[in-house]
Amino acid sequence: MAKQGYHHGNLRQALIEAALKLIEEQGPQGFTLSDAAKSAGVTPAAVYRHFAGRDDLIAECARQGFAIFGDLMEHAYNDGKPTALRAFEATGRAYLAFARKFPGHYMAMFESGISMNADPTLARAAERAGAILLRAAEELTRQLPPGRRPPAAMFAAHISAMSHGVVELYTRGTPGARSPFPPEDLLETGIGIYLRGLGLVPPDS
Amino acid sequence: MAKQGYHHGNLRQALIEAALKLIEEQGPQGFTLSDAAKSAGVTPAAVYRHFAGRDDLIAECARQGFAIFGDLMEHAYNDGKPTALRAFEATGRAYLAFARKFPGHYMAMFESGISMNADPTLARAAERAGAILLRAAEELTRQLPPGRRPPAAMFAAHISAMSHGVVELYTRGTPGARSPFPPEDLLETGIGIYLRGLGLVPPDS
DNA sequence: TGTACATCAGTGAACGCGCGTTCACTGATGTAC
DNA sequence: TGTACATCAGTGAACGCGCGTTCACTGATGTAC
Repeated sequence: MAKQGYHHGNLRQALIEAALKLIEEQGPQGFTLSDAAKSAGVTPAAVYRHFAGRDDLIAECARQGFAIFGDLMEHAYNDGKPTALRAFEATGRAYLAFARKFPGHYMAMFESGISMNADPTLARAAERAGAILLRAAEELTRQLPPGRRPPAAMFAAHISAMSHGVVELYTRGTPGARSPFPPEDLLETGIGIYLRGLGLVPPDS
Repeated sequence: MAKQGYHHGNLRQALIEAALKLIEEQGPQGFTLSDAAKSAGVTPAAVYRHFAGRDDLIAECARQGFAIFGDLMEHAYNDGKPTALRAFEATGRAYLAFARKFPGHYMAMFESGISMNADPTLARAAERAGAILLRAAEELTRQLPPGRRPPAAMFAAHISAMSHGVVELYTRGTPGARSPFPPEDLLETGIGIYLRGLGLVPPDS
């Protein structure tokens, strides 16, 4: 796909992919503009033809990550079909699937310390992904009697927190206790118990 | 407390405190040995009288963090008094309280990318803190009929994930959506719903 | 109490390194005639 | 089809910087006599 010779052909995307790989391997802070250039077979200066600098390259990784993330979430939600509950559960699984399949993107998005406010397009991409989960939560809480219906934003925040926590603590080798359970099971059961607590799932299932 | 003049008096602890402050302000990766030395009013070379190097300084921050964390958790758990449930809830609150009160420590522990395996004392400190939560989970699951009793390790992992997720996503200003709920409320309600899902809390409360 | 000396915490200069970024340039490409 | 030229993606050398780390040193402290 990349042309040989003096002109690269699609250096911009090649740099992004190189950056993602490096971020995945060494973390978003260990990532180096010079290394990314080298990986793409190019001089560090060439990067500046396509990006404003190091931060811009990371931001673009995050931006693409949020786009993919949003797509996956949307696809998993599938407009609430077949049922609000099933769609919601699929969304939760999509969260973890994304983190596992696109670790570089995930790290660029959540661990690079990038400032959302600095880049409106980045903020918008992040918002979109969040909105899907929020909508899934809203649909689902409709099934509850108004009296015991939690705010959808809080519901969504709980699920985000649990999902993110599972990714950070049990998906990588890094921190202390690697649990004896696969992260997928951990998240599935965790969300299941939580939904039961809300009365959205029968007590015995 | 620190002596004036050529000899510092307690440079070791002063360096740790300077490092913690810098980590809190700039993240564990932005942290610089030279800056920590400067903060403590000392030449970078002086650090090497007390630490093997930069990584060792961070590791010590994490080690002290796990010690404090363990103490707080143990104190909150209070041997399961007055009830297993109350003690468990207090432990969850202690998690978040620690993260808020000791952000530098928390970051050194969970975000510095330090390798637990490299330092056995660090691994032991981390294990101790984890063991307290595990014990709290074990005590509490005893109240459930054996048939619907989840493995305590899984229970503990769920709580860890939710707690860590709340800290990472809603305690700092960094990532996209800052929720409209205080992190303390978020965690309290989240754990509450989860416990209800397990049947450990009555459905109406 | 006073002096000599061992200890060792901190100095200051220096190092090699790799980073992000800049700049004038050069070579490949594609278009106009 | 062939030539002249504009465009611009990538080069390569250089920069200033701040980092972690080293080393021979020096000055303060406390102890032995």
